[in-house]
Amino acid sequence: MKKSLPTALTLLRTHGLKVTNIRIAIVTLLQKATAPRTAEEIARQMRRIADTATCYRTLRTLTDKGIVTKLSLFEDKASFALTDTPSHAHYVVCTHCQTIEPITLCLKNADIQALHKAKKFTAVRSHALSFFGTCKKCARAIP
Amino acid sequence: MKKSLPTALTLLRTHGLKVTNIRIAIVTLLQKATAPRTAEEIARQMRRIADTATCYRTLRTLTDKGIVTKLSLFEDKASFALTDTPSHAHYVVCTHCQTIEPITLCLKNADIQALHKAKKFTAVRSHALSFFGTCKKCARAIP
DNA sequence: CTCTAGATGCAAATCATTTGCAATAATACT
DNA sequence: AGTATTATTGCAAATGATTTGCATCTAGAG
Repeated sequence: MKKSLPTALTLLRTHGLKVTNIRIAIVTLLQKATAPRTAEEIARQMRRIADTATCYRTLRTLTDKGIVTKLSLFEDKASFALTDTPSHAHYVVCTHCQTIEPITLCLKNADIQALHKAKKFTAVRSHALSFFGTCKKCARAIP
Repeated sequence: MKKSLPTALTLLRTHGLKVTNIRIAIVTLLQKATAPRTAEEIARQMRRIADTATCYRTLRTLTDKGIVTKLSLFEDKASFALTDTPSHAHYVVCTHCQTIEPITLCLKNADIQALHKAKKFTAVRSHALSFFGTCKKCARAIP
């Protein structure tokens, strides 16, 4: 039997955050999402519930607490995904339609360890691995 | 004996670009750089030679031609590096002082091939791999 | 040397994101 | 439950990176 994820509510409480509508709504949205969402997409979907500034502030709070992770999949805008979604750590991005597809491929731990030792860094906290290309759908549509 | 890199001049001519002062200057700057430079840094260093808008336009042109590569190493601003610097394809970024250090670690070709086949993508054109952490210098300076 | 498409400077526009401030609501405490 | 305390929100204005309109200029073809 699969262990169910903590509800948005418990997630917020566990991290000592006040429980508010937007926080619940954003966490829930990201829990349901199969790929990261841009801040703008999230703000747009929350229009009825909260102001854009509030969405950005909420995303920042959730990121600071480690509940969600901020990604730079597009040059100019940030994307967000639930942190505890290990299989979605990396992505393939279609540079035409901007579709994001999670991939499971990751670096070997050995490689990462080697990196930690070799370089002038004491703590390598995270890494980002993204692929950019054209999805089949777009490939067909483009001349 | 090491094969010398093409001069900025030839690089521009080879790609059918008009030769102008800023183009020469920016390509030369990136040839000398040991790590990527942000657009803002580049614009600042070019202040005497050209307007900020012109720098951005030049960086775009050079990127379109494939002479330089645009990177998203920081959340909010773009960085640029010469494309033909294979050993500098990936980086470790200190999230405190924003120092960028090139690394040689890369993905196994086998992994990339597997990715190409497994996913809904026809052409995976590029990938980005960056590590984020704290460099020793900052680690010492921070409480 | 002249002509023309492309390149540049300057100022204003745009886009994503942040911030100041007064009003409001979520928890802690009685 | 009722209230005090402090974080959270909405709104408008600010910010910072990057882009664009337009008139002017210049590299390179002929």
